Amino acid sequence: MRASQFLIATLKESPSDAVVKSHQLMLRAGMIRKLASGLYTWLPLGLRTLRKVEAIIREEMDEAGALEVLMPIVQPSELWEESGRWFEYGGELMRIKDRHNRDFCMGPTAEEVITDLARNELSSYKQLPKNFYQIQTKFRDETRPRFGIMRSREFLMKDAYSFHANADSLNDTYQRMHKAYNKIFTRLGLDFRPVNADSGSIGGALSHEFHVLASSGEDDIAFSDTSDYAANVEMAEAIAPNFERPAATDTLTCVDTPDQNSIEDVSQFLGVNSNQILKTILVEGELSEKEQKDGVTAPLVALVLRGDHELNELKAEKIDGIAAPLVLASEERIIKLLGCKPGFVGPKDLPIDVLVDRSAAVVANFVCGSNEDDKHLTGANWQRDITFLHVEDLRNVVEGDASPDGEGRLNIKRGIEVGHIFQIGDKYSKALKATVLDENGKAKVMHMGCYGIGVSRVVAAAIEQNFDDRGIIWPKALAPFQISIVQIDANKSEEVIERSEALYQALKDLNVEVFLDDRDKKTSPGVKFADAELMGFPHRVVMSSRGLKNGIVEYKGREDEKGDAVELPCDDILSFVKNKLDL
RNA sequence: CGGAACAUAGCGCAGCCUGGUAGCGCAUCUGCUUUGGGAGCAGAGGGUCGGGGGUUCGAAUCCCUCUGUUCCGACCA
Repeated sequence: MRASQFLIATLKESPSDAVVKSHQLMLRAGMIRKLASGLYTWLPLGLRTLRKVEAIIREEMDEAGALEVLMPIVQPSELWEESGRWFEYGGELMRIKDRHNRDFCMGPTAEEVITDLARNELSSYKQLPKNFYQIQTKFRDETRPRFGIMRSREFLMKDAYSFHANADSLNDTYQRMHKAYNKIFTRLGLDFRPVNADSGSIGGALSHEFHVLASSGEDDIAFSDTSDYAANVEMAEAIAPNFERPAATDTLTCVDTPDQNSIEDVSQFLGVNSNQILKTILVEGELSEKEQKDGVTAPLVALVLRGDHELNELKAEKIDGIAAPLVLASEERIIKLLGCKPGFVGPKDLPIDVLVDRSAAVVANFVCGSNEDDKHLTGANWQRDITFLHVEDLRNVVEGDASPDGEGRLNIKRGIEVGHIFQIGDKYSKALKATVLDENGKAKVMHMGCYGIGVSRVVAAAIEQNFDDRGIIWPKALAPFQISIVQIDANKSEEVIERSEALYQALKDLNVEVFLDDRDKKTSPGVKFADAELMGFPHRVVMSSRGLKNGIVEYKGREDEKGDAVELPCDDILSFVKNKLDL
């Protein structure tokens, strides 16, 4: 490609509404332009990268035995009513009407359509398993689109759906997809983790999210430093400490702590580390449907955690006897029950159920609330001073916790979800009556698996992991062009033109994606260098009259430092570059 | 959906408080000069100051309203 014929849409300054690096750089490099909130046009440069992601995904899906299809973006409401999601899905489902006033939606996903296809086309167990995929635009009317292409309303997604005669077959394909995803993200050059996304409880359908590690991610991922365990922070189990509670040595004392009603306050006021302070959080208990109808007031339940730990609401909700969704007790109820403000609640002699976090249960000689305003207890000890019955996992894991699989310690990093695979079982096939005949000629509902990759999001995620102050540094697999040839002094040196054109042609003949910066003399060398670096081409060759006079051309890799360019005899450049490109 | 902010040339911004000629940098166009890190000089074009309404002799500026955009949170995965 010649720069003179391409659309170079680079920006010196980044638009003020872009806050994350990938968004800024995609705008600055001229990859995308915003049309409206959450809607973007892909410019020629950006589209080249998007197509590369697609191509890699397509190759690996084909390799893994999946069959490509292409389903409509616009889907009839009938199918969604059949699955029940026309009513369940909520505002994210963009509903539209045609000229006959019939209801349709812009597909946010395609379970309904593919299941409809499967029930019509598949009739025998002998045809199974089958795995269909498509790479198609999806539309989700996000409440808050943000970060450019990272969370947009219209986006490109690879979605695959597999159909099976039994759970074993589903499991096989699931494992196969898991492997294919690992291969895809490895080929894309990304630092990623497959994250266990199942509930951990019995009966939870198997599911993994694939996260690219990047500080701008929206999810916290906990992963072991020695094993391949990884989970969402909310999902990761905080295992019980492997030591016994130290002996009680201090005397239980009630001390004045006027107005010290947060852990931080108390910690400073008493000079005690927050991990020696226990906090007590009161939440509402669970009611049966009948009790709710009868207007019964829910009992309160006390949750006790170490001061430096955070309550995990998901874990709390799952415990029998605790309301889901979690409801914190109001200040009035606490005052009514205990006669003190929330900041001074403690576990001693509570008239309600007390659940103690695993880590809090092994603290000795701790500080806690006294259930009396402006007073705390110090030197408190379990069983000697305060009894409890239940120990539960109530907290979020923190960096350095033991990995739940027993190997290594947990690291916590932000992740961008780029892929998600899950076994959905018969939810859609049952609702849509997608059956095949089994060996006995009996209709059986098919089992289903579902596998997604955010294709456009992958592009943004790749940039989040690969940039410097000069711009994007593309992994080779994603670079829109592999190499740029920069002409300098072309207007006064025939040799610059001849040499650069010759190299350009030679590389093109080798099917190398080469970018020749042949912009005229109004474009200064600095501009050409800056653009090539911003757009992130992995390799750069500079041809100038100055260098050619001495028979020299210059090569520099995008990852190299500014001063690291190497000078080469100009006759050697082709073989040098071929070597760099692994040709 | 709750909270907050912003909207002035293609992009980045000033002007608004204290009402009175719409400005700066980059980009664009023309001419000359220049060519190894976002060139110089000279000139030019480009704005119903987001829309509507109000106050006023007079509104980018003050008030009301609508729309759009962004940020934080909730939701989603």
